[in-house]
Amino acid sequence: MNARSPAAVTSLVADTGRGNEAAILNAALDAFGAAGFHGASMRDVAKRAGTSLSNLYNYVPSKSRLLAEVLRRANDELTARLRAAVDDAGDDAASRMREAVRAYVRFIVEHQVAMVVSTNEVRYLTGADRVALVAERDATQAVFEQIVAQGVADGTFRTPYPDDAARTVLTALSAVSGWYRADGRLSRGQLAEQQARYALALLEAPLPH
Amino acid sequence: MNARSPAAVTSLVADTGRGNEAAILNAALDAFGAAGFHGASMRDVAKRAGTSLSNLYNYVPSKSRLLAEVLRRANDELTARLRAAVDDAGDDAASRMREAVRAYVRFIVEHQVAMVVSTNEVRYLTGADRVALVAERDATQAVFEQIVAQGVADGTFRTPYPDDAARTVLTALSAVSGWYRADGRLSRGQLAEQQARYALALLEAPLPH
DNA sequence: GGAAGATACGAACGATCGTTCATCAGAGAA
DNA sequence: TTCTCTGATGAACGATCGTTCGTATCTTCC
Repeated sequence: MNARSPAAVTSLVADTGRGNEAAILNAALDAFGAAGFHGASMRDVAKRAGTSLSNLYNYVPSKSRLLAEVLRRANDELTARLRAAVDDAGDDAASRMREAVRAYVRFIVEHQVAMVVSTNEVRYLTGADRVALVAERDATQAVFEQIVAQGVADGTFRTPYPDDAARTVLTALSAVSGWYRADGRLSRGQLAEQQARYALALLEAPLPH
Repeated sequence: MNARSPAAVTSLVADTGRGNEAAILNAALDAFGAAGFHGASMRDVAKRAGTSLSNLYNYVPSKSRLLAEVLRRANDELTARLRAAVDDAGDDAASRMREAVRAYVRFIVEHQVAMVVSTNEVRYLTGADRVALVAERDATQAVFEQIVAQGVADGTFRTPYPDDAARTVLTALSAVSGWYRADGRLSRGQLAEQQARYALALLEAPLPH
């Protein structure tokens, strides 16, 4: 398997040991990704999951809770990968940022639909589900914010606008899920390198020429 | 009016001289922006426009054509502003990029909802409407691509990844519509300066310290 | 064997959807 | 005045929506 072979694109939700639960959650991701939250019907989800409409309600109390559940799982997986990548990186801000970006790109490549849904359908969450996911998302963003803060403190990042830099890097990264294609011009590794360079450049870190 | 006063937020569609046409198109923008294309109903649009449901169909043949029409008008306005800004700028790539970013930010500030709808609902266009808008959007992107190409050619922009740079700058810019608030920390001018600096830094242009 | 719980299904509910229709008021040309 | 065109309306159509219900089939444990 060389750098251009497709990554192992697995389903976001592995078997949960409970009937059709994993199939239903993964089907919901696909359906919401293909048609959007309001554009996809519970009947669509059931069809993709290979089960009946009414059976969905043995696992999820409502359509909006179904969205909340898949978004929570996607963000959990992303955050776990980011933390692991940052922990495994060196101590300096630049290499931490580089590894965080690489982990983010890997997640997009392997779970593109999950990232598309996360990016586009969060706005349809309401009430407690929205509050909970916004909090989780803030925690994800905090990973990047801490790296930026570290780099700014030690002089590695010289951007005069550090306050919004982490968010800007994150939005550019999440947007990759909107245009990435497995057969695109860049390999996965090249894509990760590109995005890391964009991020470090935006932060005004020293870069090799 | 100082830099922190709210910009003149006018409706995207001025009076067209045809009955309730402008009110309907602007109402559609608001409705799609608030609930998304599939989440907003034609009854919502009619209510916002202050007219009856059936009257919408005297102006637009279908809901999807209504979306196409407002997206087209939004993109037309944005492209016109970008071209004018670039034409008024100096001849060097850096100042052209700076002015293009400033014009983009101004458009977001004055027509935030239009930008939100443009960013989030394009995917629901189908058939010829989709083809037409993608072509218009490519033309908009080409404005930035030409600036990047010029800067790379004359050595102003030293990014090793120029091919995707314009798109990355554009996605970061359009994402501003998702979080901009008129009462935010930065004034409009500061926001434009910030985004311009992010863009030039990402392109690895020389920056004042 | 039989009670209990988990998993599954088809049918149906009321609500809302996009769209169509018949009709009407008013303005302007003949 | 009469005809015509534009703009506007409420009622209704068939389709689809999210959700509920009654019931049937398994598995598990006593």
